[in-house]
Amino acid sequence: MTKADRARRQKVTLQHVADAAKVSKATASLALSNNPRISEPTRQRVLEAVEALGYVYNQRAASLRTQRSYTIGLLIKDVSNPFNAELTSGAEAILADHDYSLVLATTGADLGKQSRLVQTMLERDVDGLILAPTARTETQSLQRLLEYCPLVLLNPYYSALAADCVGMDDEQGTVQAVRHLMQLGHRRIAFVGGFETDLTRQRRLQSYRRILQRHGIEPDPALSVTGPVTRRGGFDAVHQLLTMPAPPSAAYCYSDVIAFGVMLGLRAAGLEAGRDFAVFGFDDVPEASLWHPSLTTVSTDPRGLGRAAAQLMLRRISTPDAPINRVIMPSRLILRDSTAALV
Amino acid sequence: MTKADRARRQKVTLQHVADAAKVSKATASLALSNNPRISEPTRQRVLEAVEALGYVYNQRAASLRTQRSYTIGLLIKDVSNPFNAELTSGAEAILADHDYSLVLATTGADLGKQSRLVQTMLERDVDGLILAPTARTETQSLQRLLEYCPLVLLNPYYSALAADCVGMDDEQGTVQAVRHLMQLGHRRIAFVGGFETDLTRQRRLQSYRRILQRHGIEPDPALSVTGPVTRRGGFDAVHQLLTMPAPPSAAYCYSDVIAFGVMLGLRAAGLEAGRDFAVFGFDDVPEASLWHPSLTTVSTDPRGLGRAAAQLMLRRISTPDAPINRVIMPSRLILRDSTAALV
DNA sequence: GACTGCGATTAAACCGATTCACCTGGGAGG
DNA sequence: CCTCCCAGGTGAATCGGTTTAATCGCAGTC
Repeated sequence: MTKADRARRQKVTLQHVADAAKVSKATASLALSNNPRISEPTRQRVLEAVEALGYVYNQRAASLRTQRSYTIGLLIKDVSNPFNAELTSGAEAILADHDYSLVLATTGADLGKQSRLVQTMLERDVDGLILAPTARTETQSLQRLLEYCPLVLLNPYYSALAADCVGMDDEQGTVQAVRHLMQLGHRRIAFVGGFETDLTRQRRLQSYRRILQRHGIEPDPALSVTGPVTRRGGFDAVHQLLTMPAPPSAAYCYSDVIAFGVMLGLRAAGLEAGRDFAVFGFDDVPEASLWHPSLTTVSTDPRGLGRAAAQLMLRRISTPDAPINRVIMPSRLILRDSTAALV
Repeated sequence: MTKADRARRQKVTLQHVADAAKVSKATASLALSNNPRISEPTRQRVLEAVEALGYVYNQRAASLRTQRSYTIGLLIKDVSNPFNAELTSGAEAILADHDYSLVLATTGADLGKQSRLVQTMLERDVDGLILAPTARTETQSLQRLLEYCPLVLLNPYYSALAADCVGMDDEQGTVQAVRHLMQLGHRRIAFVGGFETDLTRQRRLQSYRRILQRHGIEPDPALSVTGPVTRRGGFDAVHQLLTMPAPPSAAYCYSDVIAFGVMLGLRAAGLEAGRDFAVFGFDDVPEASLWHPSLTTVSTDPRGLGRAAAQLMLRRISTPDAPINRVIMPSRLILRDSTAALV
């Protein structure tokens, strides 16, 4: 019987290894975990048997007993978005370094799908869940989840919850960005993109209003326009803004993707970002530097965010009773050509 | 004792549910799987107990018995690359539709890390593995892997292997691209980027040479330059090409990312892609249309590739003895501005 | 020679489900 | 009235490991 046949018909188990090494299953198990109670010659015999039979350890069976699956779930909206791809990459790297596997699932911003996937993750018995809650996720449902497994939120706005979280400093980034636009002389600054239900957007919008007021500018509600977080969303918003009686001269966008749409919309209207109009993005996705003109934006280090989330999770698992940790990553401005325009 | 306490101390198991519903564990199990042997009133009692106790099904324990984990591993080089992010997204969507979870791991093009991660995946007892083999992966090691679990390769060049695979039509794409450049009048066409060990690159390089020869042009070895698949790689290659005695007038690049670097390198040398030099990419990543000038490229539908891989895997699992399936996705040219230049 | 101490090994319980084979009570059929 | 059958349930084995408590063999002590 070849290895192939055996694999197909019947997996090699620890019992087979034990038999081959002429020891008990218990000894084989201890030998493989380098337990000092097992003598060196015996351990060698076991290792030889493993090699000879092509045994593969079954983590799943082990975890039934040890109650540890060495698996972390990551639930985000969508991996194909570069921000999330970077975040995923950062988290995966840290987890892999600590011998954890990453189970990835995407909600597509669908609340129902999110709760179904959370359920699946719990059934898969993940050791922890890193979650970017979709809009309208209730604090209460997260509270319940928290009772079932360690949780790290990719969103710092559920402050009522005793959960670890990581997020970026929306407030600081927004203040810096809007202030920069005002220093360039802009007075009518639009806030573009995202939907009202989005907590992150609410936070940024609030900061945007506050900093305008602090500089004696009363925010014009007509200048904050909502829309999907896509290029199309930005494109359409620009159209709406430019047909106003008193159009803005600058736009602070909810994300880089929207900013790209805004720049395309400007071009369609015969205007050029950085020359006729100032455009500010958020995220600093890799394309931001490649656009023409290159996009001024708030940098948020998504990879660092993913890494931080993974680290928080590992800490929570190793020290369940550690105090709650809320990590706010500083954001910084990346000044490029799209805001070259003075008024 | 609240649910929280119970979860923290001791998980609710099927046995608890059975006790609460005053039935046996066997009955509870059958009730939850909607087995018709169980009467409706009894099933209701079980469901109520589940609700009351906050029971979560343990897929891990179940899979020990059923020998099915409903988990598929995906092993790629790097998720943050937009091509792979799209691919991952496509695969995840299909798998989630069929109640499979995706375990993601990235090799970073490191052969040693790849084999360690493959081992981990086997230990996690995945039902199947979707693998993008890194350069220098030996047929033999894949052959061995094939004996342990269903495998779908994201690479069509291990034809000696009886494994399902998906890939894009490099040959067709290359022929079309190079032919297009020749039709524009280019005679000295460089082949830029990637390393010799990369099988995909070898294939494209071969096709590139053949199509040139078929049109009476002897390929100049000095015009095919290797380098990392990064912008930097393209940037440096251009420098090398332009300082040749007889520089090329066009470049067919191994990937879009390299093409971006080439365009940056041209600009640094005072040349503009599409005006002074023709640049052809491969992949059609989202940024390709955003560059200035926009990038002519070979489109390969990475999301479709991921979907196809997932579908192949599901088929293989449901029908282990089905004939081997090799899916080659057609590629098509996306003509944009970077090849506007005539000679 | 009996007893103690100790290092090496092992039997058996356990984790949380699934599933097979068997059991039971009551209605149909003869 | 006795069988037989069947719907509805259940006991116990099982999956592949880990872990605890017990056992074994042997050298050293008195």
